[in-house]
Amino acid sequence: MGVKERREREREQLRRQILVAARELFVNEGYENVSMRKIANKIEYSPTTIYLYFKDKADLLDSVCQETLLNLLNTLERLKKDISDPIEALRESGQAYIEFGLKYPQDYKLTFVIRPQFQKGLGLQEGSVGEKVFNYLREMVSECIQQKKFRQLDVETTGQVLWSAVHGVTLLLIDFPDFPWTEKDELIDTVINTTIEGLKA
Amino acid sequence: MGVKERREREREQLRRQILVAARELFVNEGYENVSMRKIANKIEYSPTTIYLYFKDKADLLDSVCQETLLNLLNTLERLKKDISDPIEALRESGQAYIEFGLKYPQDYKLTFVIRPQFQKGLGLQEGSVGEKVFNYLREMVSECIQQKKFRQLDVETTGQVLWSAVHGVTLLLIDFPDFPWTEKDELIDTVINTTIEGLKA
DNA sequence: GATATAATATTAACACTGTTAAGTTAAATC
DNA sequence: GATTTAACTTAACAGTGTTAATATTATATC
Repeated sequence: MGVKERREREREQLRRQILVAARELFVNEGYENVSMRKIANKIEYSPTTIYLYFKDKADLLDSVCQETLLNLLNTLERLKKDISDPIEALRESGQAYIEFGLKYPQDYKLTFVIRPQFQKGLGLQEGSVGEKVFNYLREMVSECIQQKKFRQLDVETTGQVLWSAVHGVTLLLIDFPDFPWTEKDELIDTVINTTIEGLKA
Repeated sequence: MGVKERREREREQLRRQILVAARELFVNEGYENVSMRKIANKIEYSPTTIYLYFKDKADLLDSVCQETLLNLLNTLERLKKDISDPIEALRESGQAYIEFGLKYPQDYKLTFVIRPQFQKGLGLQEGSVGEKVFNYLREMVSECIQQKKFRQLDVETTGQVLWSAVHGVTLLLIDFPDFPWTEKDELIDTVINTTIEGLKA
């Protein structure tokens, strides 16, 4: 009676196929410039088939972004954090976060800038991947504060300050590639160091 | 022989009318959801008239953003900066920058996030308003470094670190209004203080 | 094996979109 | 008053997201 299972599997396969095609097009041509028909052409199905798997274009974007968040989470969790030096761990995580954003700039923008415009309902609600990413940050920050490496600020506030810094520099580097930035790696280093130093004082 | 002048004036008037209508619609409904026809309806002209004043929709967006940058510049320059305490001046400018972004969130996003997607050519080239805004920041930072209030870092790098911080927190607050942020003003204060402290150390 | 049933995919259509080319109107110059 | 010039509009093109109705398939039942 493996028929239902096989069907389920095939369904999932096509769903993935759509997602892969959509991501590739979104990333290469920009969300606005990608039509449902283009995606459909790429996977050799009729446009309306997509609607059997995703509610609408925004839902498709949402799913692509969920995957991106999962990739980000995996990238961060792959770092072996050394609890004995939580500040160093935080520094490396910050680096990895920014690197991720610059490695997949379009994915990053889709997730953290474009999607919020379409999906007002955020994507950081309980149990979501987005929340897990932020929890990851929370834990590291918490360790820094507990070990008195940081000023005795609220964990939430401290985390949000760090997020602001890395998010800011990531987006600026993505959005204004022609700006006369300081050498990229130096700028990233300085942003992270400055913020960490500021949180110690 | 004031005919030419009057015509010129009328032309400029309609141009402004278009800009005002476009900004209002962009801000209230989002760039993507505003059609040329909607703008045309608002000013009671045919859609194609707009093309006599602006090259295309992206150009219209560009002009709206130029105005926004001018508003930002004026807001910043209205602050009477006290050179004798450059750090305090910097702090106030940072506050004003973020406040501006939160007061006109859609304008801010249009200028610093949406436009770069359409106008690859930046908007910070020589003599531009965008450059003037950044020069404003440069001057204040330069003063802080010269008076040895800041670590002896490159002026450019220091400025870019500050911009990253304020840009980051502004966008996060705009894009994720449902996130459990620390009380807004406290967060803003902490971001600015942390960055400034980090630049001292 | 024929038939009913469900799942899946497609066609055709609607009301939009940005933009261009051609046509119209009104004003200023001669 | 005729002609040039500027301003504006109409009509059209190729494309958009999305829905409803239709067709096609593959499975389950008899």
